[in-house]
Amino acid sequence: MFKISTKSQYGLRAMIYLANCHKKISSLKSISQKEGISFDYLEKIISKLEKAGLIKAKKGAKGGYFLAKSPKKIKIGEIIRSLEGERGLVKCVTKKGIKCPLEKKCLAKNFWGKIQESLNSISNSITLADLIKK
Amino acid sequence: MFKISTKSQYGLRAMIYLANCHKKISSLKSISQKEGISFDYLEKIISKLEKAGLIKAKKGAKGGYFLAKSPKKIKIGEIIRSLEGERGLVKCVTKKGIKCPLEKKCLAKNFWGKIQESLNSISNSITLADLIKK
DNA sequence: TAAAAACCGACAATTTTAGTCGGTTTTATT
DNA sequence: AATAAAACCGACTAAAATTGTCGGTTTTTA
Repeated sequence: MFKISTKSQYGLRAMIYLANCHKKISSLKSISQKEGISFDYLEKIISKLEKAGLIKAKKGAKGGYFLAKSPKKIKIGEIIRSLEGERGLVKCVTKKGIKCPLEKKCLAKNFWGKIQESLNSISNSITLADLIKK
Repeated sequence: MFKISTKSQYGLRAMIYLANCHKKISSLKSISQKEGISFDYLEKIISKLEKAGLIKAKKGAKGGYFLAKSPKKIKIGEIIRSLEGERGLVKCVTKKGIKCPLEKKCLAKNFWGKIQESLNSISNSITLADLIKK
């Protein structure tokens, strides 16, 4: 019905993995092996998380990744956004040439808006820390 | 960040259109023109809605589509499900061969579960009637 | 009997997702 | 200084899903 990409799923799992490591540095290899995620693909995901400032890297032998800040300070929404981009749930779709006649008061849009709000609200109120404490 | 397919967007708009017609029969052509949606594509969407029992058709000249029941009785969730299928938000993804070591207590899964619940709850509590009354 | 409509299945184009690969740079260790 | 382990990077490819298109068949009204 609704669907979330493996990119986000992998990304969240990697973040949880790092959060459970308490600052200890982890190589991509170890994460990918423990989580059963393709090394090469995970690399691209991790790279986005890094660029978003959620994790940091140390290069060279014995290098690896670690969280850039405390799990308490990392909202799940940030993680997803950094992977999927900012695009909203819907962008109005109409055959080009035809302007949506309703535009300002589109009833469908109202509904999607509610869904969007709820998703934002949940994912911005839950932090990594919330997920790892039982 | 999250995304909804145009299929669902078109489908919802078509349903709203029909709901606003109060039982009056509408041809596919008229819906597609008024909403600016490709005739051929809309046909496939409408067909799913029909098979799901949400709308009914009358064949032949002067034929067309109309809601199978009162807008009050049609949940938005039903509409979306009939178009997108029942598949959940996530299915556990792991390289095959590797069983997810956590399975029962996967922390990521907990989160997706919450999101899923919220989506279900919203879309099953709002009806077509709610959308069209202002 | 002609036209308007729903109905149906096969196909095609486009986009997105998921993944691979080959290399470069950096750093710790020997 | 040399080697190996790691991050880093961009180009490419493969597969899947989405978004359509098309040609025909059936049904019904006028």
